[in-house]
Amino acid sequence: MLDKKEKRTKQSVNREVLESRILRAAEIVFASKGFSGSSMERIAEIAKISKQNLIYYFPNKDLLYRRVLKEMLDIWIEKLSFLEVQGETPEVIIRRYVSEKMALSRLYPNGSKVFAHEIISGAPVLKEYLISHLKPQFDRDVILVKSWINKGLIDCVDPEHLFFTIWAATQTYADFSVQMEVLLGKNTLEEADFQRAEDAVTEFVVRALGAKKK
Amino acid sequence: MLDKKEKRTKQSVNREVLESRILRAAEIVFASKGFSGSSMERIAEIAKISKQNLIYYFPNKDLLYRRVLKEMLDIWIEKLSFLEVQGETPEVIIRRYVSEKMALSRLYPNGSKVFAHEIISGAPVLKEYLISHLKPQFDRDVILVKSWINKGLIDCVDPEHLFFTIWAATQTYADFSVQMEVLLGKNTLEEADFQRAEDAVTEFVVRALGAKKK
DNA sequence: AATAAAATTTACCAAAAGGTAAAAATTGAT
DNA sequence: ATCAATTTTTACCTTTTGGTAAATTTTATT
Repeated sequence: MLDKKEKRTKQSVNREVLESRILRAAEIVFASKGFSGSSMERIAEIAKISKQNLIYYFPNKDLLYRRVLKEMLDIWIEKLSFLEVQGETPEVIIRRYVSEKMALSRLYPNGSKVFAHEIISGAPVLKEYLISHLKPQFDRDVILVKSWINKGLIDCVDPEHLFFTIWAATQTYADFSVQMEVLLGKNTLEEADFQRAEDAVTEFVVRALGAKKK
Repeated sequence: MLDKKEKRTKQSVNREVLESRILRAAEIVFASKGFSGSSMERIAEIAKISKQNLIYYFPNKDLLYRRVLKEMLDIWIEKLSFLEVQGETPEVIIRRYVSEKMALSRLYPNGSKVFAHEIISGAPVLKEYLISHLKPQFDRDVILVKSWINKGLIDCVDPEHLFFTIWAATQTYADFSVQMEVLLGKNTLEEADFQRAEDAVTEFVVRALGAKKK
């Protein structure tokens, strides 16, 4: 095998398909029960393979769990760099940030719930990651917001807690969706609900920053 | 036994003490692992009794879980009626509401986490409760906020999503405390952190409503 | 067609978990 | 002191669970 990229035989394609089916199944189960409450048997059932076959692809539960978390974090990291595009106003950057965070709740509710279970449980697996990856990025973003304040571009707000509030307000549409469905009297949150939610949250944040109304 | 209230013998007092010790232990374990992930053995261990003795007091795990949830909900219901005191402005009411919700996160982080696990897991136990108790109260509160808008007391905001954001922004200080500790570089959230958080969240909400700054 | 590699199934297993049943110990009331 | 009620411990039991090991079947390569 001299090729870097492996040959895409029928077998290897099937493998990929099956692996991602397993990961989706695992995501569903972990989202519903957290790590300790989930069983390999149940994951296999949802992936429509035998437990032993599941173990063939992911030799243990821990590994599978970490893969599910990693998949989600990779997406978040990619979509959630709070990068400053030249010439953009804070308001534009913040609006995009809220919008993208909300899109993640809408598109990856299960991954989001897995993450939530993990953090609520004390982040036994992710703590190191939070320290090594999230904190540095957070510190940079806080500094950026502070610079906006110093330049008078936005009102004086608490930068750390601004982020906490944005995260909470957007993530809640994935994690607590059942509660909202009940309160809004719907079976599932639809596209329109997410749009209203995004508008509402965006407006709250923009007002908090003292930017003018849209 | 003609007396309605039972005699407070040494035994009955001990029983109460032990029961509440068990409930606190259960809260800790359920908060950390959710229902399915928690074991009676572990709860007994933390309550410092044997598993069999735990089962003597709470004959099964389901019952114990429901008791823990009920305890938390009773507190919430009591503290979180969004009642309109005569002559109070919306701003005062909202400030108190945020303040009390934040106090619950500070004072009952474990109960809050148990609730979060339950909702994220699809509210298998609490769904009925949400429908029968929370929704009616929510509907009333939404109507109240709408009336404020109609009277021009606050700006035009989305009442439903206003509540969702307030809940999320306050609850996150209980549920995601580990993440914040990492990001703020602290071992635990202290009184001062909660005070800052409360000020920040309150300010966000008050601004969103278009009330004047404090 | 034959052989190697990959995928799936079958057969088990030890530990953990939720409980039941009953014996033993402790406490309360007379 | 005695007897009943309560509490705690001891002994088990069944089901679930994560995982090993090996046999079997399917697929790819020559």
